[in-house]
Amino acid sequence: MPDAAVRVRFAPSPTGHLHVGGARTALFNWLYARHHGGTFILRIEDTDQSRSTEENIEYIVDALRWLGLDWDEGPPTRGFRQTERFDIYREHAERLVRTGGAYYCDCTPEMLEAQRKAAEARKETFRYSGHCRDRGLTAGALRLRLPEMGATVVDDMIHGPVTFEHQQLDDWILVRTDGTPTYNFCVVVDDVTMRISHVIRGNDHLSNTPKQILCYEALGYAVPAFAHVSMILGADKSRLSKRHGAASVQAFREAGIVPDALVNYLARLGWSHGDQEIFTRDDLTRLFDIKDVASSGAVFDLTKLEWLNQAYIKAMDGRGLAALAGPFIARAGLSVTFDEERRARAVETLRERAKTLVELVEVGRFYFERPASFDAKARETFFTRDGRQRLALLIGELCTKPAFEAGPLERLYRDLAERLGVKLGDLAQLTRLAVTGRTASPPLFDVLAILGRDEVVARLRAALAAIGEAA
RNA sequence: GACCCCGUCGUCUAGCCUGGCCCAGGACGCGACCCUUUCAAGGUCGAGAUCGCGGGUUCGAAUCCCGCCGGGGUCACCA
Repeated sequence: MPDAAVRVRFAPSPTGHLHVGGARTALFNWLYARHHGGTFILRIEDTDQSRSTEENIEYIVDALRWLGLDWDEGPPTRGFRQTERFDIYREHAERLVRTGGAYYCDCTPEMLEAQRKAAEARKETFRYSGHCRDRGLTAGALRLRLPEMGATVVDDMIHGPVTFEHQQLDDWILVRTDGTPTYNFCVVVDDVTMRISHVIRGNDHLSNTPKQILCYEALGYAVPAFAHVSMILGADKSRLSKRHGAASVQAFREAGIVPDALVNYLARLGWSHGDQEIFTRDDLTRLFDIKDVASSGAVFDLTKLEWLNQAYIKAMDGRGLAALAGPFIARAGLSVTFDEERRARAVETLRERAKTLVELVEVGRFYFERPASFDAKARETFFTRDGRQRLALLIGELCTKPAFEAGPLERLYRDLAERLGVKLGDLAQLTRLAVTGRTASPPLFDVLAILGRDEVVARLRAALAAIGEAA
């Protein structure tokens, strides 16, 4: 049921790359918007100009695009970066001064710090005393005047009603003495002016929410609905951070995770739908409901992500997968001489053997270059005098046998094994070692067919020469 | 410290609202076996949670009530 009134936003601050926690918050917002036929907005919270960089904005935008989370409003359109909105904040601040919802305070940071220390010494929580509340000042820092009594209830879509006593809160600063607005004030003004209907964000903002709600009310605006999503945790159950290893979307991208797998994993982290594990984007937008998101934190499990990633890789068609693998092949310093069709076939033999695209290239390395060496242990068992004879025999057979396709090749090998009175494995492993340099590879006859007669024979000759050297 | 959130297999979770079908189901991972020219993939089976702890309420509690404990988050003229 489309609900055009649904307007949600993802509001990262560009002080670093996009983290998986942020990516999940973005995803939940996006899913909520798409499920309801609403609007998804991207807003850049760059009020902290010392820590925000253009480069980080690029990274975040890039990561969101890669994940396929498209926004309906936001950059590059102007007006979606906080640094472009100072006039709007000033306007709202002035309005609060006029209505008496806020007042100026000239307490110096030194004074406040002293009070904070004193409170700490008395083992109390520091709260601003309200010293300047009724002094009628016309300059200084601007503070929001909170009601002293009563409580504010955050009616959270995930947690249910959460009550905060006003006595726990204090008159917080909206605008600093130097005239710059604070983060919490910007957020309220932005959400109000962008007509955000549902604020879906990280759990770490839950404690700030009552302060913000009081600001909405002072401004005379309707309060949006809130949903506070739990945090993603590291193995030690503390909030996931760089400390726990690379956790940026960019890092997973470079590790060869495909976007659909990451989206699927992130969605399932804290959300579920019966016993289903794999969800297409259509499934997700159709089934996702913010109310079904778990309220407890979730540990990030790379192993499960990799399992999902393999499931996606496995389900992909050869051409599509080859295209995705392209950059990873290049990055490994390899080049492809195959035509597109053979490249697709090669990748198809690899796809159930790799958890990531990086692994896919590693496992299929032999397709792109001749083995630089042969597995030392296997060499001892296969590159023997018998091995030399068998290789010579195989070269002869492979040169004359007309059809170089998997079926006929297998028949050739089985016949030859029978003739020699050896097991198929003896011949197959010998060939595998000679052609790939390893003891493990995709099905041998597929590999031979894809490589082609000339290449296979050349590699067998090279192996024969290697045995010669050893003997 | 104060306030707030959270607490079911190692991990992600189902079940909790509307007590009994749950001596707790699925998935990842782990073990075994099957398949097999290797490695995977796939299939079958298995180990693994006294539902954070302690009290209640009830014929009956993972599910309702109370207390505690543990973990996390927030408390800036940071975002």
